[in-house]
Amino acid sequence: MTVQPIRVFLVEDQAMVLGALVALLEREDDIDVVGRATSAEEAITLLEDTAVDVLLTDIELPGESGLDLAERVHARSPGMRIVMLTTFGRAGYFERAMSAGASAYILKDSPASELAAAIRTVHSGGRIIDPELVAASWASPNPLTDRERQCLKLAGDGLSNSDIAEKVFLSEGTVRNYLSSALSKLNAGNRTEAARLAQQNGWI
Amino acid sequence: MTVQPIRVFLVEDQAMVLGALVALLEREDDIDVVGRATSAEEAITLLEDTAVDVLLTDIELPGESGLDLAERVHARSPGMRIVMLTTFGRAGYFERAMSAGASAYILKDSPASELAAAIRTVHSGGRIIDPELVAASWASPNPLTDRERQCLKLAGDGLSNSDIAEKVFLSEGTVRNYLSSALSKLNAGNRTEAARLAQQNGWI
DNA sequence: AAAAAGTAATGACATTCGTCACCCCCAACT
DNA sequence: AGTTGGGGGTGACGAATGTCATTACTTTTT
Repeated sequence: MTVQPIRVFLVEDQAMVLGALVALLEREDDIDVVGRATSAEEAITLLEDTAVDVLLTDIELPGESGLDLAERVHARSPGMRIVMLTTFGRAGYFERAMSAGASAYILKDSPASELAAAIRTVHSGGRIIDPELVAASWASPNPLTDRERQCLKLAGDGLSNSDIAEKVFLSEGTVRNYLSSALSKLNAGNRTEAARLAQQNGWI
Repeated sequence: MTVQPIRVFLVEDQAMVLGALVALLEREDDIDVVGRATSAEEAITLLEDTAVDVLLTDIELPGESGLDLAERVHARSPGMRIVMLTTFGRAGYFERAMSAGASAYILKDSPASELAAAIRTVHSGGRIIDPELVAASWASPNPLTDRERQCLKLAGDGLSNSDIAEKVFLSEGTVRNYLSSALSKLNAGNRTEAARLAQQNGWI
């Protein structure tokens, strides 16, 4: 008996990487790349008249992110399986991906062979959960409050306290306080280091 | 008559992208992927006992960068052609890549088909020069001196002046001076903004 | 009803950062 | 022989940043 190939749609903003991933998946007999896009917006348009089993999308996209795309696709076509592909093992991303209806979350650091394996797994109803990421998301939940996050993000972009104060409608002293508490929570010696740490963990 | 296939060595830190690029190149009859590495250090070791025509390397690598790798390889094996592959069209990178002995400079945003084409071009002695990048590199050459670059990079990582001074064996006052002159060259109000600007232009 | 936690602010203080003037040395031009 | 420019440095000064104590109000939790 012949098996219907799995219909896969690929979203990845870097054209060369996209082409390479297609080449990778086309080596598999049971996988059929039925479409591709380089942005979330393009993907949404194309997905309207394409029958797809598995959507494979990068998280870091220009404009709307892969997480946004996953949310919309999941709402519209709950049956479609979603595999998130990303550069960073950030606990924050992982949490959002899971609540956006993704069935798998794969790092670009993983071996290439895992990609086809993940597609087969989610197509047959399974999930891929990286135990390390779950552990990380357990072990280090975002310790920052909304305001601390907001201020730290702007500080990381090079804004001064007074710039930040103006932008978020707070007094300069208050901004100083939030940053100070963020620094102590992150165990950083200055705003730049704190912003780097928070970014590495997907907290801002 | 049969043609010897072009022997290509691939360096790319993200295992999945590396695997995908291999799949892409293996579809070409006249190209043979004879080795791969995920870091400059690993590449240098493996290249010692591998006969290679073309080295294809990513720029953004953990530890030593692809630019450093290109410099060392070009010094040791001037006959080996080098193709740089990178995410950003940063003029600064392009300049450094060219002076490091690269024959081609390809963006990951380019179509996948350009990769094999570039490999064939450089193997037959040609060069690939993106006119836009040349123009950009003309318009905005790196205004920073070596020391300014060095200090600014560390400042961007969150190190304090005294930390930087210790690391580069300078006095704290000198570090302050270099950073100050870097800030004025980049027209930045503080170190964080300066580091961001420099990074966006590929200057650090 | 009380405790805990987030938001918002002020004032005081020490430290770090950024700027500037000015110094020396040395190599490369012209 | 003299200017220019990068490398390396010092001291001084004001501005920005980071710390801390303290106050006040609100929401959530127990």
